[in-house]
Amino acid sequence: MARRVVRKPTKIVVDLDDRKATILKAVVVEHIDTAQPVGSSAVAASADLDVSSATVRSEMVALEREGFLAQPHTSAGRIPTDKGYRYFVDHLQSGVLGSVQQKQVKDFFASVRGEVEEVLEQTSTLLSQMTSYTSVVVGAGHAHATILSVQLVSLDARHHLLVTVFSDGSVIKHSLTPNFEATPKEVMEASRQLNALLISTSLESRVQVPSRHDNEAALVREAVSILHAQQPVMEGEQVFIGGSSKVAEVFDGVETVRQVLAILEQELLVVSLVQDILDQGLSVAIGSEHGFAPLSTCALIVAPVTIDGAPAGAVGLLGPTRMKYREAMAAAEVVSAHLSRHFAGVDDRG
Amino acid sequence: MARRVVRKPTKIVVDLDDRKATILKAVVVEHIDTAQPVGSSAVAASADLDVSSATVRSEMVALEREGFLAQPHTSAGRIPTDKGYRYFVDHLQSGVLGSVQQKQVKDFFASVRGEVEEVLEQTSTLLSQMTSYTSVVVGAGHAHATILSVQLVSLDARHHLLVTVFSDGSVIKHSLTPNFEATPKEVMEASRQLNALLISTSLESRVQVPSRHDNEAALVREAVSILHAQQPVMEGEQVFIGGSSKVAEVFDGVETVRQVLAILEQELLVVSLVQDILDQGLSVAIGSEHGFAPLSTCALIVAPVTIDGAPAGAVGLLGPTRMKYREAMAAAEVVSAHLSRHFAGVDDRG
DNA sequence: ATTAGCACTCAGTAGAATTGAGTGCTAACA
DNA sequence: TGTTAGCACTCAATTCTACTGAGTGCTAAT
Repeated sequence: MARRVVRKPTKIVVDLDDRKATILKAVVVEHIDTAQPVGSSAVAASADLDVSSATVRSEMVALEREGFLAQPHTSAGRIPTDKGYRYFVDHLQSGVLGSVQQKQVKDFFASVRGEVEEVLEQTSTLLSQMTSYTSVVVGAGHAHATILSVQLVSLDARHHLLVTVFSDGSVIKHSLTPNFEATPKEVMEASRQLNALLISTSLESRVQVPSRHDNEAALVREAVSILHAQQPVMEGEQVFIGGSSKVAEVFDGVETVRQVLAILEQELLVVSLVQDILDQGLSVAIGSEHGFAPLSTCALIVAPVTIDGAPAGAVGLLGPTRMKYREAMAAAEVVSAHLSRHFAGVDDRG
Repeated sequence: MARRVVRKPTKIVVDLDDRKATILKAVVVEHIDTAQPVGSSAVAASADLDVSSATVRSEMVALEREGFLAQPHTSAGRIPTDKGYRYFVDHLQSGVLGSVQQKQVKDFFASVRGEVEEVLEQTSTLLSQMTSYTSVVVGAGHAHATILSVQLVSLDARHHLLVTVFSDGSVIKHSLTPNFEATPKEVMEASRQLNALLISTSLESRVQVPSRHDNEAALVREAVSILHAQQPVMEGEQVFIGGSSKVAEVFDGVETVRQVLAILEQELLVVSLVQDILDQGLSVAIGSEHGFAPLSTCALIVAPVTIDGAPAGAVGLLGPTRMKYREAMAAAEVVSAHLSRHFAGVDDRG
């Protein structure tokens, strides 16, 4: 899966006068809450606006003309368009998590233990439970990590395992099945040579492989080529998706649910989507903004995870365009911050 | 997650006279096909039965009294009960896969490469695509496998990785974060001792740990305890679920979809469910047969995977009780057989 | 510029009537 | 005795109609 084209952020500076903005926000808030079209009188009733519904109506006509609102049919209220949501999100004062959730996150990170993968997986479950949306946690690949150790272990004369340990704490294995039989001694020797050759290199750097014709050299060559072969696939990017059942909760229409689930199944696609949004410098992609048609009824919130300033992955939340942006964004940010700190903390704890 | 209680197979020998059996089967087949209640005249029209609809009706009354059929309401046709499906499945002559699918499986296993995990994952996708049902592939844990190699790798003075290679080709890692600083030399020495201590043992066997008070001994003790600690969690059982989006295709009602998805999220639950069914010696659990209420509208087909006769996991298919049993069972069996052969083949290929 | 007032639109709802697939029962029949 | 044609009955689903009411757009008055 190739990384998708990076589009420049198409930040259109929109500005609405105060009253229009208030009305738009009221419509968005109400519609997020009720999932129904919002009428002018409901907006007029919205306290901080001292005008009649008629005035609201004429403003709404303008907002519709400008593309912020839409009408499902003539005699219905208005619903926000993607552009409407965008305005809303851009003008959202960043929310604060409820104290219960604050505590939930705190407790989680105070007690979570285990390998990185487990932490990420559980984080994904946490995020999903906190928000009632489907969560995505992406762990960065280890292309840049250096190799700490390479070991060749024999299963039998023709089947060996290449176990590589990286400086970021990840371990990957590869099967090595040469078309000749190797003695334990040859395997050990190859293992030794691989260590000498690869330690402190990264998967990106090329190394000089021995050109001799003996078995050790053959093993070494095969091992090195396997290791280097995996890079372009951006292997090692780990994805953890939590709460896919939430999809059935927050989207309506079985067909929509099916489509979204089908996309979540293609994990590489999800990763590139998240990356794409991050690359654009956005924290939310609404509706068609990510240019991916099947998800045009979705919004995707992302927050980067960094370790000591370096990008190390991301957390995301997937919901309908009428999702609770403030709460969800706050949750994503808090969790990604905790996650960043957690991993930084692992390295200099004690 | 504790393994669930093993219930004895409650095989009730049911026998129906020929005509009742034919009628029952006709109802099942038709209902699986149409998802609608089946009426007496539809059954009567079913070629291999030369009776009028009135006769069919009176037989249906009997079948309903005996619990094989049910009526959604007075003036509707009949639908099969779980018991009805059970009879149908028990009297199903084992189906053969269509030649297209035959080829699909063959091609897949001829070309599939890579690590066990990848093969299992892809198999799960294959099964799901072949059948349009959600698939479950369970890889057995490595509690019984013996240790081929143990290696302790330092990230820094206080953070080490314990990398263990098992005879079944699996590799697991554990973080080791002792509360003292260890020199590279001590780590290497501990690694050496661990090897001497653990090679050829399994996770089940206890070993004598050194009781000295130096750093190596402490590292060794911690490593051994971590390794042995993981067993009761039946860690290492891998689950791969493929085609969860199919849930939204084959079940009707968003709520049902949500429930099923929520269950699929709890992978350990799924594993124990599959194991439970296998332990009962069944190949299909229909409706409430598995005793798990939230899945009472589902049927779960399972087929064991064995390597050289020893159980090594299972494949499963989850669908509604009105699923296409013959095709799905055939697919599960063929795939599990291929999978068994594939892994056996890996060990003595060439 | 704002708003009260009003005619108009149209999805949604409720009720009534109708349809029709399907049943159970019974009486006649082989 | 088992089978079947016939018939009255049931009831979900469909169709139709009328109505409701939330909401709009427009206009004339403030």
